[in-house]
Amino acid sequence: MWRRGAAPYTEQMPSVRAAESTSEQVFLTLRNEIMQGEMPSGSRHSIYTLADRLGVSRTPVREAVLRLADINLVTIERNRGLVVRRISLADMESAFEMRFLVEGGAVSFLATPDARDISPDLAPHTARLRAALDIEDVPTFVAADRAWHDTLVAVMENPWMQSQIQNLRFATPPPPERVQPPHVRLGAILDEHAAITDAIAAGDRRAAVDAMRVHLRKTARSLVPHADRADLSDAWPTTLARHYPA
Amino acid sequence: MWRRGAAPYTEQMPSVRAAESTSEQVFLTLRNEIMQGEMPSGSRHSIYTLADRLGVSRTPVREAVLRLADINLVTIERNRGLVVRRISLADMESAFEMRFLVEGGAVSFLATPDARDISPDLAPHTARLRAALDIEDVPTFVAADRAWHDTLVAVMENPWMQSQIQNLRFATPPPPERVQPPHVRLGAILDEHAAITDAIAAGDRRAAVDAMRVHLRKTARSLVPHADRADLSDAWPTTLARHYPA
DNA sequence: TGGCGATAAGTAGCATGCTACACGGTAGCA
DNA sequence: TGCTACCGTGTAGCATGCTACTTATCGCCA
Repeated sequence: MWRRGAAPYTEQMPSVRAAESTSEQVFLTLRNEIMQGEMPSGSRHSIYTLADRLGVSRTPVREAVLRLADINLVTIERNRGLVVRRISLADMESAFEMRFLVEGGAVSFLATPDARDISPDLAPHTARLRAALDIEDVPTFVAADRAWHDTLVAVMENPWMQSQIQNLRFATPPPPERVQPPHVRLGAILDEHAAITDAIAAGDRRAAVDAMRVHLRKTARSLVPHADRADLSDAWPTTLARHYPA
Repeated sequence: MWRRGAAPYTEQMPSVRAAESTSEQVFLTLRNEIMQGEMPSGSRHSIYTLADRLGVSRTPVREAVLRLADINLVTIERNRGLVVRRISLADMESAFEMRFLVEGGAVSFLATPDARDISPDLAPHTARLRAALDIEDVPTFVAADRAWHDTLVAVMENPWMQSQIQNLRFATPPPPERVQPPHVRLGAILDEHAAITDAIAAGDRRAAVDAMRVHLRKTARSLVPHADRADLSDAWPTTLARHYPA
């Protein structure tokens, strides 16, 4: 918790826990490996094998695994090892619902005349997004998008919101490296961001929250693997579809 | 994380971590001691002394302390021990802002015709609140109030919301045992709850969110020690005061 | 052939040994 | 008297020993 700052998926995240500690390094390594699919969903592991593979003792590995269990990335089975948790559609719906509550709350608060102007904070990330879109550099675009959202939450200066957003990022699958064709979804993202910031600038809370809801809903749908799309109802994620800007 | 169910402050909270594990027991014990003031804000401790006092080895104590640091109840200083964190007005404001986002989101979602009727879920807790008010049993009232809020969030069936609410509960000081006079604030709480549930039943999202905001704002102010009230502006908590139901 | 019990391997969880480091106090010197 | 260097105490963090338990495998018996 209490991590700050924006970084691409594979970067490290600061923490009150000493960044140089073995335990923290192992936590970050394992979390990335899970996100990158190097430790696939459903695969079994043990503290022993992980410690051996990473070249450290069991203690820091155990501490890292306990944290992974806390953020629901793995499940620990006593005397049986640990299993990388599968991400169900319901999990994704829960995560995006929570993201909507946090980020929707942020834009709702920011869309008032007496709130600080966040344009200067977001400008560099928007520029980076545009540049990445031009050359269809998906990884850079994804990193900049993450920074954009992190910044939006960061201006609220609420550590609970920030840490929750960080944890939620790892509760959904990473965006695919290769989008076909990239500029379609990527361009749409820029438009959706613009709708959010325009509504904030106009001081229209309802429009800002609604724009955020639309953005998150489309993002959620884009993260569901194509193979599963057939099972996806038009209303999914259902709760997000129902969450009107209050 | 992923804890469920309602319980009074001093009760234990289920967890995916085996409830019978030493580590979990130590975590719950220390958390309660911090909440009860037996480990005062600012006090220093060490893994050694805590392990000795609790009659267990250092390992489970260390794991528990790391979790306490994760939910911001203590800060760990390398080679120096751990310090029980002081709760500032800003901390309380952050915590209640987050509570508003989660619980406000819950009532907003529930205040729709197609959402399930939550009256049956809340009824027993409301009855318990009334009974406790009649005999001015503050501890029972507090426990029932907690159960009421937990139930409200639980019907959303979103583990992120539930775990966040549980953590937030320990980020603010516990309500004082002796309220003077009890029936004033306690009676007001019942009225505020009724305003929330009435708005939900009427399907009025805006009114429901606003009622929740008012309730949380008054609760936040009631938890600030009387000694500090003089420093409290009328608008505190500021962000909550500005968070209109969009 | 089918079922069942003993056994061995593998695991999480707890206890404890070990190391580097932060800090306070004190002695020695200017 | 004031300052500095050193040293002892206490600490977090990592490594490793140990135990109880789960599970799979294999051999034995009906």
